[in-house]
Amino acid sequence: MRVLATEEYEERKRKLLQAVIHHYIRTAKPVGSSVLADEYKLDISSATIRNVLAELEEEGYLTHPHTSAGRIPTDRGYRAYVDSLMEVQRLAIEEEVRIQQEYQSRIREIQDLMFTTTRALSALSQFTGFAISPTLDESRIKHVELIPLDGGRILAVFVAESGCVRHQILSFKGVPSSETLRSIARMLNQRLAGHTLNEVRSSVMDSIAAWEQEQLEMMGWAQKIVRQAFDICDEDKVYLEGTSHILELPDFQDFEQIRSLAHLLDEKKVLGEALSQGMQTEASRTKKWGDVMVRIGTENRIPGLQNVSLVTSTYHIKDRPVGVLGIIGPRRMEYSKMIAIVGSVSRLVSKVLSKLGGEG
Amino acid sequence: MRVLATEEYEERKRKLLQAVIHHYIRTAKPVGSSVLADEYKLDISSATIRNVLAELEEEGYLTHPHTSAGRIPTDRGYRAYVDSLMEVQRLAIEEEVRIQQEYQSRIREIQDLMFTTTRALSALSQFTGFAISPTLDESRIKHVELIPLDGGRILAVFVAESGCVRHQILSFKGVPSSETLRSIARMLNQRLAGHTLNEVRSSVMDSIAAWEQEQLEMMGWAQKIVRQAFDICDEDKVYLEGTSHILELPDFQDFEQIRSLAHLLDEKKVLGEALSQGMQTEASRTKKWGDVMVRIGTENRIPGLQNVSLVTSTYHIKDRPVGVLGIIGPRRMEYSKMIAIVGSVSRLVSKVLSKLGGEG
DNA sequence: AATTAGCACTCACAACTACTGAGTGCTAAA
DNA sequence: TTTAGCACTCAGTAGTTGTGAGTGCTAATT
Repeated sequence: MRVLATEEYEERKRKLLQAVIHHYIRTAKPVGSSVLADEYKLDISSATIRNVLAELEEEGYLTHPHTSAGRIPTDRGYRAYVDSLMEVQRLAIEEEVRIQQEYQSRIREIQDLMFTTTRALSALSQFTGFAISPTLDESRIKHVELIPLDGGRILAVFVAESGCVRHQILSFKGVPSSETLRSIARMLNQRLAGHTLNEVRSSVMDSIAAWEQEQLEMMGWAQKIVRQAFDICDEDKVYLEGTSHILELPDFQDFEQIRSLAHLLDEKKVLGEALSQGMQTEASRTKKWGDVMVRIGTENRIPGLQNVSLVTSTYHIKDRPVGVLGIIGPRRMEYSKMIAIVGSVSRLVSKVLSKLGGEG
Repeated sequence: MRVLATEEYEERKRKLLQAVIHHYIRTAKPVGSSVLADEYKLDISSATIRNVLAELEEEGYLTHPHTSAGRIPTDRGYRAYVDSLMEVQRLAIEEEVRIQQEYQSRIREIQDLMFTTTRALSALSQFTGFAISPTLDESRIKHVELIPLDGGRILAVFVAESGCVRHQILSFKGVPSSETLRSIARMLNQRLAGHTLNEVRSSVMDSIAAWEQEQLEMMGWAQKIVRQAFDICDEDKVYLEGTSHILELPDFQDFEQIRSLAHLLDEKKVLGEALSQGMQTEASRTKKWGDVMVRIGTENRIPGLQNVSLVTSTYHIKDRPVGVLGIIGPRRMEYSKMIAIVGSVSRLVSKVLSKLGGEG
């Protein structure tokens, strides 16, 4: 029994844990003591290594799949690795350029951006990339346009200050004259511009009635229109790309694991909720790598995600956090690289989004 | 050796093929002669059945996985079954109602409709549902709206006669005055209304220059706007739902099969092309079940689809075919039920779409 | 001529056994 | 404190055998 833990000893232990994880990430096979002695020149024998490994296992950083197998990291091991053992990787310039290139193509719509982004994430990571489209609830309205269609329908177009556009068809029994409609539009522009969708939903709507009532009829319409147009909270749409990548991995040989994961990825709604959890709690996390956050295996509450790791990042429109993006991969991943990729993409998306909103 | 093929004999042979396929669809296990003798009261011995089965195998309708196994259908067998052996099933009323219910929720946008549709297809079939969004290229323009944004950008909104709306942000160096913009919009509405997007792209654009030139500046802008707005052919977007269902099936135990299929489903672009093939060739197919078309296993050219069957249908906007929807499932499926489901959904989608376009 | 009983034959699949080797934990020596 | 040495464990592989479902063929039967 060791009694005195010298600094040197602890240092070596860290090195060893790092070596095990590093090796396992590369090979996907349990790491034995002899391999460590051979490949990482630590100048200690495999026997000594075994002692240290046993200790690391006691402390919960490693496990055995079975008695006569090498060690593999536990979630706690990965966590230690990610938090302090891992060298933070800066993305190679060529890779940075490659990302930029993905965004060369026309991006005029949010959908294009989201699509390009998930594709990029998937391509760069070789795992599954995801992105949740921006919540517009906190976006300020810049412009409202009402276009009369036939059949008692009106097309409402909202332009947010962030540059996002949303259109929606409203339908009524009967329809105001196109003159009235223009007046309503003018009025709505005056009153709603600068307010967020949320504000409109919660408070502004009630106060419409209180606006000085130039024309009663018009007010009735305005109320109806606003009510219909704003009652839909835009469900955060989940973009996914590269789902099949996970089938290629030596992890996930177990059919049951794949099934539960595939199930979850199919249920976009649940998935969206699980993934956007990161956005709220994000502030409480370390900001070590920009806005990037890592959740490993069982650190996820959702059962289907307990066999994977998430590397996520919140992206912004003009410093306001609006959405989450990232990758879903096996626990055994090159965290430093993935963190770099996700961080880089996230910054880029924020930049593009802020630009999309106009120079203003 | 039989020399004389009596009508009665051929009839029995058909019945037998039908029985084999029917049984295999239910159990997913090779069907032996004794099971057939027992469960389908044909009043002939297993030995006789064996003779007939051997004959059916020679003719290419059945195979063995191995010597001592029962028979399973070949693609040709399934084809015969689908074409003439199968009883066409009418959907139970309750099921019909269930489909209708799926569409009760607000459907105001094409995306909503597509989403609901793939979900319905997947839920009803318990396989993977897909839909390709309508091609708007042949839709006639009903209305054009130009909304000035800041930063040299213009938001263009198109409303098609079919009721589909598309918006797009255009960006220029410098921007016309909002007065000019209004004039341009008025003019475009006059000139473009009633033309299809394709027409605008191919011919109308060239002739803009020839329009009587009230204001040269305006014409320059009009041309720029139309050019930017119409050069994007809207890539047919593929909606997929229920991908994970295929993992539950006893078919697709083979990892390699799943991987190739998953890969294909990931490549939305390729998949879209593969699936929309049905639309062109559809006219050449039998109209036996409305517009529903069945492609079994190797009848598909795309390698990744050669282990599955497609049941597809073209849907319409006011009698104009605009898109394809359907299901992807194992070859071993209840074709009659699937045909009924896909047909029913397709008709419903056509109806909703035509209504979405307005009463006009 | 068509059907059927009988039988030899085939072959996937499952269960069992034995072997191998990577890797461990422990002990005793350095 | 480190290391050499050694007994032990156990997943994975390969070889063995048995079993049974189902076939194809032949000869007897209707």
